Amino acid sequence: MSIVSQIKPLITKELKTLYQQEFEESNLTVSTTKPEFDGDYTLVLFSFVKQLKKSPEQLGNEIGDALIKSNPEIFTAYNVIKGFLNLTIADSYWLNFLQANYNNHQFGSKPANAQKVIVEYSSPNTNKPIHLGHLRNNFLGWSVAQILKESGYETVKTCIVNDRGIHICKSMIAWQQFANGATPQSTNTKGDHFVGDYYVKFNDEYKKQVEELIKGGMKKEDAEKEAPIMKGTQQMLVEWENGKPDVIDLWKKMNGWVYEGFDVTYKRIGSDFAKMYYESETYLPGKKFVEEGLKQGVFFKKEDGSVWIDLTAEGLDEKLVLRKDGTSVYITQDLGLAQEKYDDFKYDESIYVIADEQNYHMKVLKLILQKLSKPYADGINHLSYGMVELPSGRMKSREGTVVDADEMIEEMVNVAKNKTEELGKVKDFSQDELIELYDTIALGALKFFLLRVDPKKRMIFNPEESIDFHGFTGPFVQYTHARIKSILRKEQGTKDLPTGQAGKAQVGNSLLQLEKDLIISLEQYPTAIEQAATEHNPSVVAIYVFNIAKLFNSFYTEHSVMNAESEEKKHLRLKLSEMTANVISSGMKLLGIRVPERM
RNA sequence: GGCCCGGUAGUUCAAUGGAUAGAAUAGGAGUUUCCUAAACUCUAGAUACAAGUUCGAUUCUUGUCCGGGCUACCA
Repeated sequence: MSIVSQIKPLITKELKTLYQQEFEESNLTVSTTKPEFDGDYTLVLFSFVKQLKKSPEQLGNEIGDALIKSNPEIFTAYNVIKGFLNLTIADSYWLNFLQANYNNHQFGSKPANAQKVIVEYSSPNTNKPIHLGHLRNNFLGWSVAQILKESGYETVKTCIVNDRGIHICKSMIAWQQFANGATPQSTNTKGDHFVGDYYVKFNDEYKKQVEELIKGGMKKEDAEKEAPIMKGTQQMLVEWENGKPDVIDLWKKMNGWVYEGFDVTYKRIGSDFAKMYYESETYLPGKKFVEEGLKQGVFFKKEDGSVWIDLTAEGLDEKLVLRKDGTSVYITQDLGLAQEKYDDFKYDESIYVIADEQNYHMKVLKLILQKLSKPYADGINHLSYGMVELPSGRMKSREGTVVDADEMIEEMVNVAKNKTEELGKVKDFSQDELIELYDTIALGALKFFLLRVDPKKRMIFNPEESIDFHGFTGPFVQYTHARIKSILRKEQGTKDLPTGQAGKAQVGNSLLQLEKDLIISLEQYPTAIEQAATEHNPSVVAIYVFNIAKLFNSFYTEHSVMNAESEEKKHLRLKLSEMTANVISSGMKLLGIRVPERM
């Protein structure tokens, strides 16, 4: 149990005995004391002032006295400044904590809570190679699932592959017209890039044809409809839906190339899924919902045969759920998929990692399922994240203005390689070890960069400035870990810390400020995970892990571990170092980032 | 037009309604007989604007200005 959650009941208890009044623990504000004041944790007193009709100073003194008197093993001192009661926690408390947890690899993880949560993420489109925006999605989804798992949830990762539709036909028709039978093998191109190139080619050709038609005197809107390549694409979609064998074959062949390419990238970035769903298989079942909704009177049919839901009472619009020709739209498919996922996994909560441009869509999806009284409707949760933009604006696959994931990773690997060689600290590494190290650093930098920001905020990435390896970055944290490991390699095994009053003298008169800061910070790790889990926000972990690395580096510069003032101090610091390394390692793992032993 | 987000140092990001708004980078000045200088220390620099609620507002409310998204019988 965290120190804060131990302190709060003690305070409410004292308040009750002192003033005969009940206070909710949730109304107490207890936070770490600002560095410029004495103390470890601070209670804000203002909220009681009115209710108890006493001055903050008097209140602070009375509460402080009472706390120390009844809990001398926890509180050793206090001071009141303005409306703040600063409490000092006993060194022995911190030492006991360190002794109990320095080697605890489960620190921060919670026992199973019998809740199942399903995380749908990645969800690629089979004619677009993975770009930086998709990476944010992949890293977020993976990390949130991992954080929830650490918090005791059973987690299931899934993926819906957008493998059908008019856009897919675009790359198919471009391949037919321009490829002359070329394949990824014949051109030595990664499959997803190969297909993506034809998607871009389609758009180039389409633009050209439209311009020609306009030059020939046609209106723009008409030209866009009449361009031969577009008409061919629409024809192809009809043929696909009718199951025309050679279209289906081509579709399978090209999707196959894409999946081969995706597999390589997924493996590299560590994305994995318990189950893949394919839209080509889920786009029909949603129609059952339409009948069901009509029967329940949740949906209504217009004269032309199209089916709608009226959400104006909820402040939204009327929304189409089935076209007049009876074919399903995006939301119809999602209704079907939600049901299918529930049938498969019986989840308590279903998280969708989808960009914020779909906020409205997801709101509608949840609302419809609620109106249909689906048991899983309330558990639907949209993890909405902001787009990754370039300084010039949004990335567009169609226009080829994207930061390609594979290229980005390669670039980061090169930076890692150059820097490592320049520093020359691992000259004895084998080729395999070097490759693994470059990969660890490169992906660490990339993942940290994308995860350190609050998901819901959009972020701008400037390709001109490659991702830094200094400061608030993955490599900084990794470096700190390597540094600690280097110390730990020098000393095998540590002695137990002396506890109690007698032992306190042996460790030194008291903990030094940086030692204590580090322990306090380590103690907060489970709280950070908890916050990250409830908020579905990995940046909480990233920020935490960075702060503790930074703190350790200050400590490291200021105090020697191996040449400590005494044997006891040395072992105290070894434990402090070991626990810091463990917490860094497990925190980074929650972000999907490995930490090296040396770098 | 309507609806939904966002606006914090030059830049990229923090801050359960609480103390003098934190970091990182870029800028300036330093640190290596001693555990990894991918580090550390010091320095300078910001809440778009205006009201309101409050003992206290970056945080809550309203308005203005700016940016983005959605508002498809596309997905």
